[in-house]
Amino acid sequence: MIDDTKIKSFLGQNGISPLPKRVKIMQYLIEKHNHPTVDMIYSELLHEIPGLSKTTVYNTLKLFTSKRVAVALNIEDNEIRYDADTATHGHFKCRVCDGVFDFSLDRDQLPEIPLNGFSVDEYHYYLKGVCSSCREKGLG
Amino acid sequence: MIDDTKIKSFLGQNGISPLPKRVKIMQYLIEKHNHPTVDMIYSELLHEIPGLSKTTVYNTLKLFTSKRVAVALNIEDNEIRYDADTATHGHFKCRVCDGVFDFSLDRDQLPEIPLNGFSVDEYHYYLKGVCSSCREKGLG
DNA sequence: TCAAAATTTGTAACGATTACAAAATTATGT
DNA sequence: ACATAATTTTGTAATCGTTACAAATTTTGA
Ligand SMILES: [Mn+2]
Ligand SMILES: [Mn+2]
Ligand SMILES: [Zn+2]
Ligand SMILES: [Zn+2]
Repeated sequence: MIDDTKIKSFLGQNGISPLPKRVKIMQYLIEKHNHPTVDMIYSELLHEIPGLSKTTVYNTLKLFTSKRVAVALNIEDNEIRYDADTATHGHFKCRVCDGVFDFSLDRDQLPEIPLNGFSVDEYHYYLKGVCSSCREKGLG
Repeated sequence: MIDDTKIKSFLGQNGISPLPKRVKIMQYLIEKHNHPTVDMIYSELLHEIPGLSKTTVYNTLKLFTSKRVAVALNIEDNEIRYDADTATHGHFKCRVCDGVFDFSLDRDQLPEIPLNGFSVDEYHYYLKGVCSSCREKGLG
């Protein structure tokens, strides 16, 4: 369980007024760090925040990504997943259980772009396959 | 301009009956290699193939990706782009002109996943930023 | 040539996201 | 604390890309 106060000041420092629902959503992203979709956030927080609107979740995530306190992952075509870890790291999506796993990765492990004059502000590296747990079960 | 016959035999070799519209769509992907969306393919080929249905473009691309003669790119959340180059290579998406650029990349330049027991079957590496041409124009 | 199989088409359905205006909440100045 | 202005949230409708589906067309191959 993370301290509310930490999240509030973190949001404030990033130009986001730390309204209660925003704090809860950021807290959810940080604590679960499960790369949730909007629907996952909405349906799970609905218990904790009765009357929460899905539009608010959309608005908040749009705000978070524009302020760079969260990153949108486009691994699959039919869903956007969100991550409060904005440092460069790799992702693995299991095509059996649909889980998204993090793995550590330094920026300098990734190849530089061999094109002159291009400025890069986002690096995305993700893999698809079958995770160890699903393989042990004989799936995939 | 690529020879029809080459494309027909290529499709045939990959278990795809080389029907005229499929040949045209594959030819479009190969010749333009512009990572088009379904809409781009549809609206541009409509001139050449009157009466073409967008559903056919969807069906054909689904077939192509399932037979692994094309790859779907999920760089942006609201559009799928298609690539007839199925070899491992990197992509750069310019957030000013929306262009998608290729860059070469060997599989062994990409970091291995530091997780035990995971089996990987797809590698995706893409960057976002501003391309040289847009930077020269002072944009971004 | 002819019937069976596969493909294409057009339309409707679907699901995720966005637009928008009214209601509620929060911030500001007194 | 109060009034007021600004911001945020809500609920619904609209939008957009994609998929489902059945009828029409084309292809296959005996
Ligand atoms: Mn992550
Ligand atoms: Mn490419
Ligand atoms: Zn798994
Ligand atoms: Zn550009």
